[in-house]
Amino acid sequence: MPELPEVETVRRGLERVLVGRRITAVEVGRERTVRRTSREALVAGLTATTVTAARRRGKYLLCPLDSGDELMIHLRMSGRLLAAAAGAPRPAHTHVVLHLDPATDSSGELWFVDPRTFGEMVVFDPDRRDVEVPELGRLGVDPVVDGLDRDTLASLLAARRGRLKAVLLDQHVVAGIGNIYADETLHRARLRPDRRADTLSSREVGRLHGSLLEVLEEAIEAGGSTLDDTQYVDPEGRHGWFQVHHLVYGRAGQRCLSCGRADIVRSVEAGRTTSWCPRCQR
DNA sequence: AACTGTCCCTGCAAGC
DNA sequence: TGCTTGCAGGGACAGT
Repeated sequence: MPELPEVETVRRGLERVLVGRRITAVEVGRERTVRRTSREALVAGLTATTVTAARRRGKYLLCPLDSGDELMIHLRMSGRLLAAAAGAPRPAHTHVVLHLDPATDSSGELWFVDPRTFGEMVVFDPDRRDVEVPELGRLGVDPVVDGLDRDTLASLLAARRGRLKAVLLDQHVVAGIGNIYADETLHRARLRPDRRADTLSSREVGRLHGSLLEVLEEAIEAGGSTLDDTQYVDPEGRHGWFQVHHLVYGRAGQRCLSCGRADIVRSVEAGRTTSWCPRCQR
């Protein structure tokens, strides 16, 4: 599940394999991937343009083009971007293929592969962003791109009456956190996922702030988390290894690695499976 | 504001 | 063994 650290790793990969390259042709297999506009709009918007940068905001990848338009890519659950040699055999569920120039030995194509088809690609005019990709304007603070200081986090939490995990997952508050990093952050901060956000002491806010930045930083450093089922890899095919540092995610029923004296429990918060230690987290 | 449920889709695992 | 069913998950959205 690509979350902020995985998307950031993909962004860095795109700087190596896509930025500065000219898109000579575009193939769209599945129309669903370009559902926000159309196959024709993506092909017309990308063909004969050069990608000038690779940016990220939350889980959104944003690539400005020399045409003045911008390419937005969201990987959602199972999307992957893979650099490949021109003409290489494509894996199942390859929905979009960008042909790049100059073609290199290792990459003449960039594939968008997405088994569950929740991901999407769209080319939009930045001047019409609020109409064409309105959710970008509603995204909350990105802890890495914008920075997030402790006082800002404190006021965001104070304004919320919902439960802590739901607040962390809300992309309008803090952008980029998904299920894995919400659970790992809350564990490190020793806070229950169902704590009301506006009841944290300033010491607890400090722990949450430190844990959040630490988890994201370490996960980016590790190239993200590659789980058994999703097989997330970066554009150059490398998997992440932050999963070996997971303390609670996916460990329900197993002994807590922090206290060694309680088992990780599973609950549901904000409609998402949640794993946490009832002894460490309060 | 905040909660729940629904939808989209596929792969995998569990149950029959 | 082979089928069916259930579940997971990001995020928008509708309904309460």
